[in-house]
Amino acid sequence: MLNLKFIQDNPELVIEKLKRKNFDASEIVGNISDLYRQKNKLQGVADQAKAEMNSISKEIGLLFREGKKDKANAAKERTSELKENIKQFDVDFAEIEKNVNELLVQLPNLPHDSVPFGKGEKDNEILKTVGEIPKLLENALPHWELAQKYNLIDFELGVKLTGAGFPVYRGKGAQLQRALINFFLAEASKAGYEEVQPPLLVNEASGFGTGQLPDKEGQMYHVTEDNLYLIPTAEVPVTNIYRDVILDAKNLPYKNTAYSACFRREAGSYGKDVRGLNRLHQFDKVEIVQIAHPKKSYEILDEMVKHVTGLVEKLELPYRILRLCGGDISFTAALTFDFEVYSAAQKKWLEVSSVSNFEAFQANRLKLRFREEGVKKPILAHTLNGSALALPRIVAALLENNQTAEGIKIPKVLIPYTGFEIINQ
RNA sequence: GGAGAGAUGGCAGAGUGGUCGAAUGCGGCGGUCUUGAAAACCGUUGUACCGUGAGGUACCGGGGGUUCGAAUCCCUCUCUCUCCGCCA
Repeated sequence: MLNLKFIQDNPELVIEKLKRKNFDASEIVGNISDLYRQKNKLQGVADQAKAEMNSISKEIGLLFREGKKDKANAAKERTSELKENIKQFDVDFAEIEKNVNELLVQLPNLPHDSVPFGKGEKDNEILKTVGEIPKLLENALPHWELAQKYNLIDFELGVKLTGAGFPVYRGKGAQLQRALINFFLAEASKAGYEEVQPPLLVNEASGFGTGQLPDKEGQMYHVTEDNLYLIPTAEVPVTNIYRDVILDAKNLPYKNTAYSACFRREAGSYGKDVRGLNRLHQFDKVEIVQIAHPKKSYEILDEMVKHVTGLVEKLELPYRILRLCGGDISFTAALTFDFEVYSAAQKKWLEVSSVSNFEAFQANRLKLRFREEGVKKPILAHTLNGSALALPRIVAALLENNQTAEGIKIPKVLIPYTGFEIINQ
């Protein structure tokens, strides 16, 4: 959520910047401005009335103690009108505040100046493409057929147990999953991220804090009985660790990594793009999160991009890095880099990571601040996160790209984690 | 699922109708002392909003009520803890 005062002081700037996200903010900003003025005006008179009320009450207290009952009772009579007014002020004030908040949560984060203009996927800027596209054998198989051939993943069994999009990994398929998770966590730890194991269900406040609620509840599975949500990413619980806290500037940045299962309803998606591992309702992911000083957050974003780059390179996967355009970037992000790996049998680029700087947008919702030496008022921190990495599409690319006549070769870095070098019969 | 207890500042913990934004202790910060440190002593130490400022207002889990006045009384919701039951 954008800062109210900032909008009030820079309405034109907000409207201008949001054009890059193809968002016309003029009406909302105008309404916010009007409401804000009403709110301040009302607070002025309301506070004055309350101040008067407080002083009369104090006076009455004193009079009673002195035994001057008549005077006290006379004073009481003056309060009834004041009381009515205050009541009305409070009702009006709450109403205005509610309206302001409803408008505020509708405004997306301001995009960074480097975000390209654009409507959708095809307008994303390809920053670099690295690695050789492997030349596969004539009879190369897509990963869902490889998975079946080597008994790695059972999609039908998942349908039986749960439904489409909930595959069962088994044998070396399951071991490969575990190996990847361990590899990613080890790399994150090496890079200084503290590992956490968060809950997989979160409450409403957490969903609001990172921006999934109120608008995107359709994306999450909702346990209505207890009003809890299955996390769509570990970003939600991990970032919410820092909800309602004031950190010490000298401890910044805070770095956390977490492995978690992720759950996405992804309502309405179907067709050939969802074959195999390309799009699932439940998948595994290792996430990295940083809480940063505003002056350092873009430096840190680069650092996180480098970390993810290291992962795909170690896995020897051809990849490319995209700078998301205004039409494709999320509601909450200011700048996002996507990583895609090439899945050679499908002949497709698959998104495996999204690394974003949210600046103070989430922090404002989270009330996540830090205290700087010599500055009285706490300052909103910047939050960043990235997938490092999401498993299914990595698995898809690994299976497809590394298939040979002898079987599927495991990349060197993973062998210590899998305990095997090849997947064959 | 059953029974009971509780929710107060970074933490611990007082406070049962007015002078309480809130005692006290710990922690934090600043200082005195010291070659340095510890100890001791002194001072300081919440957040948000409004106001150029002086200052004002709100906040003792959330919401509502009683009252001139509520951390304190009443209602309600949520959460936490303890015991019992069940259970990885």
